[in-house]
Amino acid sequence: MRVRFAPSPTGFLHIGNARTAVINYIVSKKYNADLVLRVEDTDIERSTIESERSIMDDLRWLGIEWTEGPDMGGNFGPYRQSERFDIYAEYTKKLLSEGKAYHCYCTKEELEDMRKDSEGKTTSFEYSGKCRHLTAEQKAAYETEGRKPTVRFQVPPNEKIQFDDHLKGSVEFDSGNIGGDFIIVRSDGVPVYNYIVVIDDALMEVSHVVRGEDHLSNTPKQILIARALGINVPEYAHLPLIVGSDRAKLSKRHGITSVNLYREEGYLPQALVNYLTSLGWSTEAGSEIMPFDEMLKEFELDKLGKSSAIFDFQKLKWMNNAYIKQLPGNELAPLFSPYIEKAGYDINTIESELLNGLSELLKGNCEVLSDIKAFAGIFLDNVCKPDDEADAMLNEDYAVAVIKAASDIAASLTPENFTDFLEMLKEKSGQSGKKLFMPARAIITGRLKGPDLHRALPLIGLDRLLQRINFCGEKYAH
RNA sequence: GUCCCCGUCGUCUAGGGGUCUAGGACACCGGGUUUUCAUCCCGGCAACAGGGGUUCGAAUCCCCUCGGGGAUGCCA
Repeated sequence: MRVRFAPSPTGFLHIGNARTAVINYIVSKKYNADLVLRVEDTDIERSTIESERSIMDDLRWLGIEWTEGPDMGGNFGPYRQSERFDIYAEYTKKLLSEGKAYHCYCTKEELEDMRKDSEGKTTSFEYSGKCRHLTAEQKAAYETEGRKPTVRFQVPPNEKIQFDDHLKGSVEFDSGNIGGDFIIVRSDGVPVYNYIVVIDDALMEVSHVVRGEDHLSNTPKQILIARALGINVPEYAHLPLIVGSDRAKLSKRHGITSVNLYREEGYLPQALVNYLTSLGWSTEAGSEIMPFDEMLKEFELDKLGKSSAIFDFQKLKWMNNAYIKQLPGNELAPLFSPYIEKAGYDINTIESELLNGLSELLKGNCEVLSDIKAFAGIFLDNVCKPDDEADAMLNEDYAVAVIKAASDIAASLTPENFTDFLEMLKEKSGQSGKKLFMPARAIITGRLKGPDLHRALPLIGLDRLLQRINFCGEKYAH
């Protein structure tokens, strides 16, 4: 069994493609299949080597490993379509000589006109087959005009195209309504996706094509080409699309869609993979958080759902937080570090004990790693200036007693007893519960939300604690 | 328009003729634990798109309607 993932390097790895890649990877692991990475870079204007690199980078970040690809070679290379033009040319020659394809001299403008309906609106159309039977003279005339022909595949009439999709079941098309003869080689000589995908999958001996549902309508064209060429037709599994909240294909207006942005925001790859896999699939037990190994055990290609799924950012966040919480502080520390740096702290000056400790304490408050930016100051700043919420609260009557009490206690605080600060504060202020803790939280951390105060105190240290008490004592003295 | 795919709580899903007064998770709303926000625990809200069949019995099988999506490119 051999599967493939075939991105086109025209931008960052999209979340929908990432899902396709993940499923292919799972399939390859589950069924011990080869995973071919093929770069579909025939859109010369939009393809870039930078995109190719960043896509591979994102795939690796997700933990996806392929067994053949442009970066590592393999027995079925080359793995960039732009390096396989000679191969395609052979097949085109064959199709042309057998009368299964023909040169078409219609220009883009002419085709555009044909596409316009009686009301002048641009609609879809079926190519008339105008250039199917040009004489040598007609061709020569076009050539002297300077026209460069495209190559069209001649669609055989009245042919049933049926295949058993692993997800959709039996799907049937009629060659009469797939849009007529379609272009397989552009006028500049570059072949087109629908054409070469068939050749590559056959030559690379791909046994199972697992791809997005948006390709389902292309499949009959591809099968027709395979038949004409006498090459192998793979098995298919068309994955339902991931869509936005309006059920349209996921795009930028729905939120962030490129994987690198998820990485930057601090999503864990395991969480993203878990979430992506859970769209359209679940186990009998209904487990949500599933380690990859367990996912592999339970996974079955044919058991994936058939309907498209809305990408739920909220649930992804919840899941990401669950993954963050699973990690101990010392493993989290290096993950949090880049974000702490971004918040303006020099990571090298922070003792590892403090770093590990704050990571452990703060993990419950972070849905994404970058959330640490809002909390790191609790442990790293000398003074935590109360934010608006905290400020408003500290102006409440009940807060005054706590601020006062804190100032009174300050002088008696020692390195030995300062971790009992909250108990002392309770006694001195005569307050408890919310009315004790919320002002205390505001004084100590400058905000109303955050880690457990008892556990935070030892990490904050006596020195910082005193500075914060003094700051609030002065600020709210009135 | 045409062809193709899809249709269970707001969302992701379980279910594949009787065990379904339809289960779980996210979100939301209550309550509890925590001398504190959060966490955590408990509870609640909430769905078989509609209509016809088939059957003793339909969320489940069939048909139609409606709804959504995809394709219809010298993009992939």
